[in-house]
Amino acid sequence: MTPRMTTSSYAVLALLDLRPWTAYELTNQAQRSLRYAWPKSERLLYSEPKKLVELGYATTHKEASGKRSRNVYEITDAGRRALREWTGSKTQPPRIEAEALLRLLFADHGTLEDLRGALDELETDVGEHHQAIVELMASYLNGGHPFPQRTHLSVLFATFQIEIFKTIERWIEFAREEIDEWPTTRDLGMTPRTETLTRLLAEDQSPLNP
Amino acid sequence: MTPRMTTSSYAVLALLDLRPWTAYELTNQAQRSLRYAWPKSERLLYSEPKKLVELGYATTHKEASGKRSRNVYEITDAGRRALREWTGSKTQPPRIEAEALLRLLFADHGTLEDLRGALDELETDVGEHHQAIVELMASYLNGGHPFPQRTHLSVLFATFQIEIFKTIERWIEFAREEIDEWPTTRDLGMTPRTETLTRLLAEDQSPLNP
DNA sequence: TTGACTCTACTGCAAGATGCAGTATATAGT
DNA sequence: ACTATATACTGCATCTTGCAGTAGAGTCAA
Repeated sequence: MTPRMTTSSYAVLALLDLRPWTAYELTNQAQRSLRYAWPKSERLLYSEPKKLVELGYATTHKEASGKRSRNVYEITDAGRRALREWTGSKTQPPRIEAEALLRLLFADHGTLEDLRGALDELETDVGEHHQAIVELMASYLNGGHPFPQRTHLSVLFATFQIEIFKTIERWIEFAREEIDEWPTTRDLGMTPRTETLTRLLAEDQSPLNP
Repeated sequence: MTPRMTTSSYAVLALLDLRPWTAYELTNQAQRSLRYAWPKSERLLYSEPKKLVELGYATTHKEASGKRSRNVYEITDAGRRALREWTGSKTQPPRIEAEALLRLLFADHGTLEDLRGALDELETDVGEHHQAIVELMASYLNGGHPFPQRTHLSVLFATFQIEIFKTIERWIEFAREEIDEWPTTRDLGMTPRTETLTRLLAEDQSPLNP
């Protein structure tokens, strides 16, 4: 059977439309640019270009780099046509995975310290990404964008990331202040404070910095 | 070989610690409560409890519901011990998957209308979740929480969701206004407006409602 | 110059996770 | 009586990840 195109296949195909890459370069590029919209493993990024070749959406040729050879992948016209069709199709719903939040939901199995630890880890993880994107923007100002004509897209996307990271960081601060008032993680239930929060949320209001 | 415990296994185990469930009930409950922290497929939620039984972390017994039988899963003491250990362990970094954002990153392969379409779909998807959580909070006020003693946890988590949804919705509005100024999706590069944005982001400032 | 790292450049394999089709009974509404 | 929906699952193909393993090339230092 011929393989089918997944969203990940289109992501790689879109990268190939920018320029030819080796699979190794694709993994690096995907780390930098796709990571926050469509995070995929290194292993997959090595497999996808092969699939694209099988489907006729890319070609591959060996290049010598010293004594070693490396496989360079290039998009074909059929690949470009496939890309254009993808652009108009339905998107999959977004999806957020955060084990730290799962820990919050079940924090009553552990201590307040466990919960604070989970929040700390979330803060560290988000903080790293946050810093990375701020630095990336600084590099764009010095002409550091690898595809200058695409800067408007990268920057609009970066706006999304910064907003999300700031929101998570503000929420972490808020959550810390809330749990500082908790005597324990268990069986607090609908405290007056929680009722206030619930009322705000039920009216779709933000309890943060009011 | 005995199966190993994944984060998903612990998520199910944590649900089993609340009360005994059938796999069918678990899928429903996971839809309502885990969806935004640890979204997992129905199929997996049917498999995990079996694995827990194999590991000795749960027991199962058949119950008659009319003429049919259903498998009810219950946590064991070993299961509760495993849960406690999990609570103190390291968390996995968070992960956001959004095909609509991928479309934005590669919007220069399509039309402005394609891009607007992707933003519309993102808005619809987020809007549904947003509304659902607001309604859930309203139901909590009427004593609708299935485990009242855990309300403080659910509500703090809901705060996170609402903040994220609001942020995404605000960003969508912002993005729409930005692209309304674009004559096309392609080759705009570092326009004066994009440079202003980049500068703000490089200083870690929010370009939204300044 | 030998050894220790790190970077480049992959592949194989087991296991985790998803989507979908299929099976079947129970119950509620028309 | 018919139909739709909810309950209660299983099998299978495919997608995806993590990890171990292989190996050449460049760098720096003892």
